[in-house]
Amino acid sequence: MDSLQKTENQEVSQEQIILDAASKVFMRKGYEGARMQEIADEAGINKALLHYYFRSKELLFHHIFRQSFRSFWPSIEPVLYKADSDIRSVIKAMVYGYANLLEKMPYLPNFIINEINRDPAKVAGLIQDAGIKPEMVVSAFERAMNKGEIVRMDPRELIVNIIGLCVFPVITRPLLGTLLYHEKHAYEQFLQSRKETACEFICRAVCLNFAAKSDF
Amino acid sequence: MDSLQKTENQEVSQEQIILDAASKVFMRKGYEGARMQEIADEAGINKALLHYYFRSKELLFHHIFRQSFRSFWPSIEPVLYKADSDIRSVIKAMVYGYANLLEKMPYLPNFIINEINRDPAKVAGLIQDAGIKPEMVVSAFERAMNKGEIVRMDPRELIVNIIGLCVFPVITRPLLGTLLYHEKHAYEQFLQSRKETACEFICRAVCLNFAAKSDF
DNA sequence: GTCTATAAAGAGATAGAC
DNA sequence: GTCTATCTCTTTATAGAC
Repeated sequence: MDSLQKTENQEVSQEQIILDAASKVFMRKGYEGARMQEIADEAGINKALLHYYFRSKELLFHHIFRQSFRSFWPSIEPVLYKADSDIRSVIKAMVYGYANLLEKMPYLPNFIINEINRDPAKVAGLIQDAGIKPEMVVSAFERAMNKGEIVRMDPRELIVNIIGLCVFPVITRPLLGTLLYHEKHAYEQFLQSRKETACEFICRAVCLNFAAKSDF
Repeated sequence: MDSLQKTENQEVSQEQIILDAASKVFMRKGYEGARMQEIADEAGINKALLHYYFRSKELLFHHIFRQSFRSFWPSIEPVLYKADSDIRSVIKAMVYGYANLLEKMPYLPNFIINEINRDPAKVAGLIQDAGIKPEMVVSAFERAMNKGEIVRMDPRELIVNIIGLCVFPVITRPLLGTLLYHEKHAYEQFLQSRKETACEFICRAVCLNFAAKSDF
């Protein structure tokens, strides 16, 4: 009773503070690289408390990973499902959606890729658990691609291409930043302007290059 | 003296066997996830021998990582440097070059990305050490892009896009295979046909869509 | 609920026989 | 060069006081 009140009076629960700290550390270091001590430090509490709340590193990690996994699949912007959306709007929504997500969580893609590599078998369960319905996104693309004179291609491949073009420059930032742009700032600038240029690149690739460019 | 002869008589040196085993394990599990015991098992030898040959896990890892790092930057197909290569040939060489590399070493990109995330500061040293000259590739692209009526874009961005389109579907295979293609085989087939479709996608994006398609 | 102290297991590294 | 046995340190996890 007393403990319940205590929890309610806090702005954020101790549990949430731990989850935030764990998320930060796991995302950055991965499961193997993360240390319970570092998570405790980040949360400003004692190591033993982590076990009190989440029993084991494995369980704490699962909490983080499941909730991270949900955010990676496009949280299905309304525009995707408007029946009359054209492919240009759909592409734009997708690119900007990912760009915004990645600004907030740049380590998310790598985090997910690594964990799925560590245990590929659990992918199916994760998808089900997260309530992800890929068919809806695919069919939204299919519908939009059937309007206008668009090049014929598998909508799934277009989706892979879009996500890849958004994600790749972010996860390779330290490498390509130095390799091609020589300094951090130039690459950050590139990532900024890229929202537009990626849209243009993709639209041209689906043969929309001669449509109005003004709305970019 | 005796030991030297012994080494020469072997088809592959013990050192090379260890390097191969270590490469396999490190690529798959990363530095943190790899275990010296697993490397020893993979090499069919004892754990202590690893230390005899390479002193520490850290040093062994560095050997592997440096040599891996070299192979990631396009090993600069001759076609890139032929003065009269058109952009279509350059794109094709790049895409097929990476496709072949990734067939042999599918875990390479993730391996490199992870390690560079673990210690971004060392990128510059690695590039220098590997003797990578990005300017040569960039200028090869620039030259090729100045022929024909190509859309104006930063050659570096085109390079990022090409590599991303090649790499992303491979490193997300377990995820996207299940999510979009529902079975392993369908995704493998997609990756096969993708060599061509990726070329087409990119060429269209640089406005080569109306040029002859027959040579694909 | 939160802490300190400590147990238990894991993993890298070394010693020393052969 | 190669092995077995062992040391040492790190890290997860628990016990128990408050």
